[in-house]
Amino acid sequence: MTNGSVPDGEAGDGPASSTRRNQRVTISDLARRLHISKASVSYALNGRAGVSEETRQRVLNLAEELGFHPNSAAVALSASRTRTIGIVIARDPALISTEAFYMRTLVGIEQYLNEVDSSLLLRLTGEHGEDLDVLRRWSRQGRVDGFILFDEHDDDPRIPLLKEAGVPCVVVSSNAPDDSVGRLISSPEETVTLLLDHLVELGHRDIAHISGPFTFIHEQLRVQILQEQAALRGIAVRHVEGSYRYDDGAELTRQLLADPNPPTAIVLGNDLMAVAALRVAMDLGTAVPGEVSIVAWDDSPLCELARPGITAVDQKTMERGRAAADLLLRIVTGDGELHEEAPAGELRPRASSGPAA
Amino acid sequence: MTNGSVPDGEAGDGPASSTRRNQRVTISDLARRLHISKASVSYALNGRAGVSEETRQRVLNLAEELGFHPNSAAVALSASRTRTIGIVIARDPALISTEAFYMRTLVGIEQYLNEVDSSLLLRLTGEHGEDLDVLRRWSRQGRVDGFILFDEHDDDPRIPLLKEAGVPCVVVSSNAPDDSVGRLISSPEETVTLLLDHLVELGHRDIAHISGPFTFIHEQLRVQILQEQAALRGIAVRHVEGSYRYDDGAELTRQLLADPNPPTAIVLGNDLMAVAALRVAMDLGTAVPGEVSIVAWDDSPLCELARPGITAVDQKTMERGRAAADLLLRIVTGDGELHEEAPAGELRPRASSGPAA
DNA sequence: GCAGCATGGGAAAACGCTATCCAAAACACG
DNA sequence: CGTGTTTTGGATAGCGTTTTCCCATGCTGC
Repeated sequence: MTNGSVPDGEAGDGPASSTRRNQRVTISDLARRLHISKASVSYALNGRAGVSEETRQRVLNLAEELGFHPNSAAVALSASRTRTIGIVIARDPALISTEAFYMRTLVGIEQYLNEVDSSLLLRLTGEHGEDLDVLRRWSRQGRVDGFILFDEHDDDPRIPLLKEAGVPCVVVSSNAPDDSVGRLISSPEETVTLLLDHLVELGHRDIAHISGPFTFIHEQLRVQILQEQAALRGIAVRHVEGSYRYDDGAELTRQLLADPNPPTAIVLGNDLMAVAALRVAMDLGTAVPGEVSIVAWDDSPLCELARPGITAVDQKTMERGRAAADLLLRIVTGDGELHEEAPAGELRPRASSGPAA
Repeated sequence: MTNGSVPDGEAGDGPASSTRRNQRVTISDLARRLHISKASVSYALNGRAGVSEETRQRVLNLAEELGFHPNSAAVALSASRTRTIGIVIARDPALISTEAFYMRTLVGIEQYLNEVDSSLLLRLTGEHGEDLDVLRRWSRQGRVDGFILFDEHDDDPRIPLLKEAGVPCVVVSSNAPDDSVGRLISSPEETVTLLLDHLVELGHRDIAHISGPFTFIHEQLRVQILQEQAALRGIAVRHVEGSYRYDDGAELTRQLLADPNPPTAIVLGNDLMAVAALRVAMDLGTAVPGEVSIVAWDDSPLCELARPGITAVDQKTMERGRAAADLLLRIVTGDGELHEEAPAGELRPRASSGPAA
């Protein structure tokens, strides 16, 4: 585009046009060259009524030829629409890079945003409440049209904050309280059913569950629903709260297996703890899946690459990210429901689970 | 949003002020309430000369009290500075989420951006040249102040594109060609030295190197420098080109080990292929590190969690991300060199490497 | 006591776009 | 051929900042 032949000394063309830092094309340039007004150009470009079809084509052609792209700041300022959504993830950096969950979600979101010519403003913070600052700042600055929120916890302060700021958001959520914010809901029911069906079929009747931290609402729900459904089937589930960390998963597994009456299957809240459990069992000489089966709540490359491979539920992370972005954009533009069901997960049976001892 | 309690009919307050969508505070609000001009407020807020210390304090206090944050679009439009940098990563989504490399880099970048109140516009594309479109679009739209580029390849079209657009960029780079773009340079020399010192000390004299794709400049350099340095020490290095994928790493390792005269150590271009190599060796009954040592070019949780743990070079990914962002921002503000050396890597010896057979 | 000068602060012009309002032109109809 | 209605396109006022260019002050030095 604009090959080397640009005569940069087109003096006497009007004082304003020659000071431009670079050959950035503006709407005024188009208007001037076509001898029409800026307004008409704007109409033509935005597909609005008010210009003849012929004029529209002339504008579109010239815009294409000159490689015109509207200045995003000007559009944002004028239309108060940024075509940008914000994501603020507050987790320990070490964990954030270990879990592929976030990256896969981002990929899904990005795929969608790409299609609708929007983009993603990302912030990875530690966990000391900086995330609230960022949300507040970006809201006040009008930097984004909306947010996608992960890892909801009890009385999550982010939700009232954004409600008050009047900035839309979608919570990637496990339940649907009636609090008038967008929610992409993936209830644990489904995953619990997948896991229990699988384990019951293999004959397990004594299961342990090492969950993630209870501060997360989804972990509370997972525990609760797992207990309920197990009770319905007459199965015992003992629960321990973990931290998602490798060390923690290892230690808790060690304790469980040291029990005189150990469980025949362990459900782990994430992939890292599942790998830890697997290692501990093998180190202790406990056969997997011979003496204890290991299953993970959320699939990942780690589960796939472990040896034996770890049975896990593929939560369709990318699809969910995509759905969340889609929902948010529909909320921003005003049409559409606030709530939506996430796509269903799917069991990936691997070698770490087998018939009960 | 806009909960029911907003009195949307506060008529008679002046025609302009009542149409504001939300209680967003602007510079005019501050000016009005302090009975000074917008210009003075702007001066005060930006720490520029032109207002008395007393006025400045009054402005700052009120801004704090009202929770004022300047509208980012307006600032961008007026000052043509967005306080945003762009990153466009073009890799197969499956790979992108498997490799923690990018996520760790992003974390490092983010830490820095956080401190200087800037932010990150992210785009993850597939690998079909969409990345060029995004770079072009964001440049023309004035959406970012600059870019950080990864995975440079031969005659990389992104560099001339950005040069022509006049948008600064920093290439996370392996060498320093004189092409007047920003570069954070981490030459493979150092890693090669670390790896060779380690292997030579263990007595290895016949090494294989399964690299990543040759399209990447850093892979070309790795191979070249590894060959050179090995030659200096009188060591044989056979090289094969891999794809970074698990399957590929597995297959190539199988071939190497099937050789009547197999290498005593294998260097793998990334963590995934290293894990694959480890698995294949174990499956074939080849002792690791007894019969073959496995080392990886770049450390990751995968290397750490593998059993045996895989010896790798910690490339200080987070620190490098941070340094790249720092460099870019200095280039954007005009002061500072174009080139900078990345922080040095460090060997993480683990159980996968041992004395040569 | 007055010219000369910093200095604090105001008015207004950008920045590039969208959107509202109007005038002119084009067309219909009786 | 005049009136009324619809198209088409032009002016222009924002959007919320920054920045330039002034004009008042109050102060210095003589």
